Amino acid sequence: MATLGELERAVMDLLWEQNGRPEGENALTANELRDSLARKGDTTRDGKELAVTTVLTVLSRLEKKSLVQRERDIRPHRYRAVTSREAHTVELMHEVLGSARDREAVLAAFIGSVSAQEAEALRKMLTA
Amino acid sequence: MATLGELERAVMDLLWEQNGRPEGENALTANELRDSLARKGDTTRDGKELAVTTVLTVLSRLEKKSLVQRERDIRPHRYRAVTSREAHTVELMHEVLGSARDREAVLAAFIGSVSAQEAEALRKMLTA
DNA sequence: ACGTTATTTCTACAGAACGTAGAACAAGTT
DNA sequence: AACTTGTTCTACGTTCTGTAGAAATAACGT
Repeated sequence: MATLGELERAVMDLLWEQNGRPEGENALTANELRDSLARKGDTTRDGKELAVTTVLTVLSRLEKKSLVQRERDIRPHRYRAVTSREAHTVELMHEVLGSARDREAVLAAFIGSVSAQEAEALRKMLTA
Repeated sequence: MATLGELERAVMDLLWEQNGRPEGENALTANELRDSLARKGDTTRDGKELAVTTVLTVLSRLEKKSLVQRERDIRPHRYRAVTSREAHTVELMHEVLGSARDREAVLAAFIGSVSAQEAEALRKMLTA
């Protein structure tokens, strides 16, 4: 499965945060990412400054996984997430669901396992 | 994430197939598993006979992951899946969902991405 | 055009997870 | 006790991820 590593995940989170920002502002450079990672260190990562090359390596891997797209024409390359966080999550859910024999059985069990509020929200979405 | 390897997955599939079978028949031995794996080789795995120790290693690892439970008191130990395939799939879906910021947004996107039939099935489940 | 600086690509290595299985050990059989 | 069958230990190769130095490349200033 396309399960991300810790750092890969942290990078994607930062890129996803840029989603919705206007064209040209929704892409970050490796340096910007490294700085953000260091700053956000308190929660997600330890406050350690990573080498830029580390971030670049991760970005290359994410690009290979088609999760990230980069602008190669400008010099400090800029990276952006290819899909939204939600789209990605949905994709993963489908991947999981795809490994089931009886999809409807899984969906039924899933429905039974979400909170009442979420079930209600789902009901509204489906009956709308 | 608790994503399984190829062989681990194949073993779990065989154990899950035993689900629903009466008590005492729903558990397999390492040898039985190895034979089944060799037989089912055409599709899932290559027809290669694995060493029993290989199967045992995998079973130990699955046990450590709490996916498999074994009867140690009888001599050829017997292994059974702890949960159903569906339950496990649902667990994974929740794991995925848990990594989202806006759960409802993901659920909405998810709903929009399933087939019409499945959406209908879901609607019935929720309005029942 | 040339040296300096910023950026990217290559190469590398360590640690974890997984597939794979031999060697050693344990338990039951004759 | 010797033999047979099953289990545990140990180990190695591969792949994935975190991490980064060395080398190549492009841009900048003079």
